[in-house]
Amino acid sequence: MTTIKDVAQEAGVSVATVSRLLNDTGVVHPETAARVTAAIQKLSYEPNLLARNFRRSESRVILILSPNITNPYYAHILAGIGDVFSNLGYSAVIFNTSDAPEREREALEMLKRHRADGVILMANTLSSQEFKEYADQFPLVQCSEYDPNLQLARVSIDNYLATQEAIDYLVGLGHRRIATISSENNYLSTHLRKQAYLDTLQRYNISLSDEYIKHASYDYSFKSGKMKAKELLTTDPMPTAIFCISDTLALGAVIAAQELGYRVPEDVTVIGFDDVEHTTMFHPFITTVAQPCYELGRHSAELLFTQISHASDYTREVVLPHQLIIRESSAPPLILD
Amino acid sequence: MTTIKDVAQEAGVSVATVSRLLNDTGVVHPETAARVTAAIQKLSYEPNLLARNFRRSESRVILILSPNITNPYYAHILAGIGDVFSNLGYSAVIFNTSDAPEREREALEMLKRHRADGVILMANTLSSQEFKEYADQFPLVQCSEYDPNLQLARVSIDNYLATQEAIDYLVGLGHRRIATISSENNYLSTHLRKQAYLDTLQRYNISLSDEYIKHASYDYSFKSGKMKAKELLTTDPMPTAIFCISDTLALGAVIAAQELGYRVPEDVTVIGFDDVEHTTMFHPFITTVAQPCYELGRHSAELLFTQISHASDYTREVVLPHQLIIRESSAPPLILD
DNA sequence: TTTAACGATGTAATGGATTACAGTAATCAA
DNA sequence: TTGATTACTGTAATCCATTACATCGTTAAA
Repeated sequence: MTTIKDVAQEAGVSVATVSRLLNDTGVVHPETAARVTAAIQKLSYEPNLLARNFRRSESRVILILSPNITNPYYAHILAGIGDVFSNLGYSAVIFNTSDAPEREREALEMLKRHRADGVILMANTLSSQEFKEYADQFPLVQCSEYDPNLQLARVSIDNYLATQEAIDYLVGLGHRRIATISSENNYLSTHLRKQAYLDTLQRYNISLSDEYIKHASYDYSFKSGKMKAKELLTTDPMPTAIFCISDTLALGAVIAAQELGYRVPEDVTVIGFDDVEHTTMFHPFITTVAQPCYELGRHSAELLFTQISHASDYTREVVLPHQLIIRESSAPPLILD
Repeated sequence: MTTIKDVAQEAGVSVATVSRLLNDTGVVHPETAARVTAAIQKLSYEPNLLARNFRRSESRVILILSPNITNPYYAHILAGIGDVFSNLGYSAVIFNTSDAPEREREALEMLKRHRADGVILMANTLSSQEFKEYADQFPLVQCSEYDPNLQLARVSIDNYLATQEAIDYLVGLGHRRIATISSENNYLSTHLRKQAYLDTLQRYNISLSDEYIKHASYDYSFKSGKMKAKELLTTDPMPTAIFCISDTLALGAVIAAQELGYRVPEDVTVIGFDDVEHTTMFHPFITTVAQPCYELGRHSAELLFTQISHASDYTREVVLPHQLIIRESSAPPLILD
C-alpha cells in the first residue's frame, strides 16, 4: 500500500511537507507542491482515513437512530441529513432501533467507542436520566421527537398548535362528532396531538366520548389504521370526522370507509398528518398537516455539526412551520347535529 | 480518556494481557482475567475502535449504494443487509447515488481510502471496465442488478423467467392485446423484462405494436406510471392487459384506469412487479411478481462477508426464487379477439 | 551591522491497540 | 536429573498520518 512516506520519498521531501500540502496547513513552496502533487499522482496515493481519523481522534461518522426506516416519513428526513453531512465529508450510519431500548443503548455505545462523532435521534425510548448521560458526553440532536424533561438540542414542529388548527378547521366545517386515531406508542408528538385534540374539543364545548379515541399500532401501520377506523365507523352515533395522527393511518381509514360503503368526504371526513407521498396517490387526495421533513433533517444535521465543531453555544430548540393542506378528504358533514 | 494502558496499570498487568483477554486471543490465567475485568469495570473502559481498526487495517464499515432509498423496494433489502452485518459488528453506510456516475465513483473512492471494507451495489452506472477495476481490488457484491459482462458476485432473481411466467399467465387468461410499461433506465432487469415480454409474445405469435411499449421515468415513479398508462388507455385498440415492471407503476396504471372510467380488472388487467406493501393497500389488490427482497439483502450481505473474510472461493451467482402472486387486478378479458 | 521575523522544510513524538517474540516458572517425560 | 513442553505474561515494534518543535536561509526593521 502506498503511504505518505512513499510519496515523500518519491518527491524528495519529508512527510510533514506532504501532509501540509494535503491538509492545507502551513505553507509549501509552489515548486515543492508541484513535485509532491506529481508524486501523489504517479503513485496514485490515497490517504488512509483509518490512520488520519485515529490521529485526529474523530470517526467522521454520525449515527442516525430511527425506529423504522421503512416508514416513508423518515425517508425525507434522512435525505436532508444525508445531504448536509455528505458535503461535510461525514458518513451517516442509519440504525433501526425498532423502538427497543437495548437496540438504542447498543447504538449509543458506539459513541463511547469512538465509532461515531455524534447522533441524531428520531425517537428515544430511554429514561430521561439515562438519556441525559449520553447527551452530556456527546453531540446529540433530537429530530421530530424529543424528551420534554431535558433541555437538549431538538428540531421539530409545534405538534400541539398544528393539531389545534386541524381541529379548528374541522369544527369550522361544522363537525361535532370528531374522532381520532392516535397510536399506542409513547412519543411526545402522539401525546401532544392527543392533548390538543382533547383541549380543542373542550374549548368548543364538544363532549368527548372515549369511544371516539382509538389507538393504532406503535408504527402507525396501514392495517391497524384500517382496523381502528372500522371500529369507529361502526359505533353509534358514527363520527362525521376522523383525525388521524399519521397519513398511513388516514389512508387506512379511507379504505375502511370505502369497504364499509361510506363515501369520503361526503359521509365521513378523514384527515391525516405528515404529508407523505401517498396522500395524493389516489382519490380522495388526503387533507393533512404537512411537516417540512427534509428541512427537519437539514436543520438537525446543521445543529449536530455545530456541536461536533465544539461551538460552545448553539441553538437548543428549532421549531419549523407546519401547514394544513386542504384536499379532497374533508368536507362539511351532510347532517348537522 | 481511559486507555488499555490505564486498565493494565490498574490491574497490575501488561497491555498485552488486557488485549489478549479482550480479544480472546491467547491464554490468560483466570485470576488475572478477573483482576483485569474488575479494572475494566472500575474504569469503565471502552476500547477505542479508531485505534483498533487502524491497527487491524479494517474499517468495519460496509457501503451500500442504492439509486434511491425512498423506493420501498429497497427498504427490505436494506433491512436484510443490516440484520446480517449488525450481528457481525459492522456498520452499514447507505449512499444515495441517484443513478449519477460521479456520485457512485465518489462512494467507491471510500474503499481506496480504507473508509469501508466492502460494497453492495443495488445499481451500477459505470462502464464495465471502470467497474471491474474496483471489483478486482475490493470485496463487492451486486444485488438485484448486475453487470452481465463481468463475472462478479451477484444476487438476484431470474427476471427473464419471471416475466415469461407473468406473460404466460396473461396469455393463458386469454389476453392478446398486452402492453407494457417499462422504464427509461438502463438496468439489466429492465432489459430482461422487456426482452422476455417481447420474446414471449412472439412465441405466441402475437403481433407487437410499438404503441404498446411505454417507458416510465428511471425511478419508476407513480406519476410517470399513471401518465404512461393513460397514453396506453387512449390508444386504439386499447390493450386489455398492462404488464408493469414495478408495483409503483402498476399502482399508477390502476389509478389512471379509474380516472378514465375503466374498471380493473374487468376492463383492463394490470400486473406489477416486486410486491411492495402498497399492492394490498386498496382494492383491487395488485397481481404481481414477488421478489424475496429481505432474502436478496441477506444473501448479498453473507456473500460480501465471505469475500471480506478473504475466503478464496465463494459463490458468484445466487439466483433466488420469484413468485407470481395472483390477486384482484387480473382477470380474463371481457371480449376475446 | 545586528536582530528579529518570516518562509520553507525536516525530525521525531504522538495517538491506542495489536502482536511477534522473548522470557520465566512449573510440569512432564525419559 | 535433564531437556522439553506448556502455561502465562511482558517488552517493544508496528500500523500511518499529524503536528510541535527545531533548523536554516533570507529579508526587513532598527
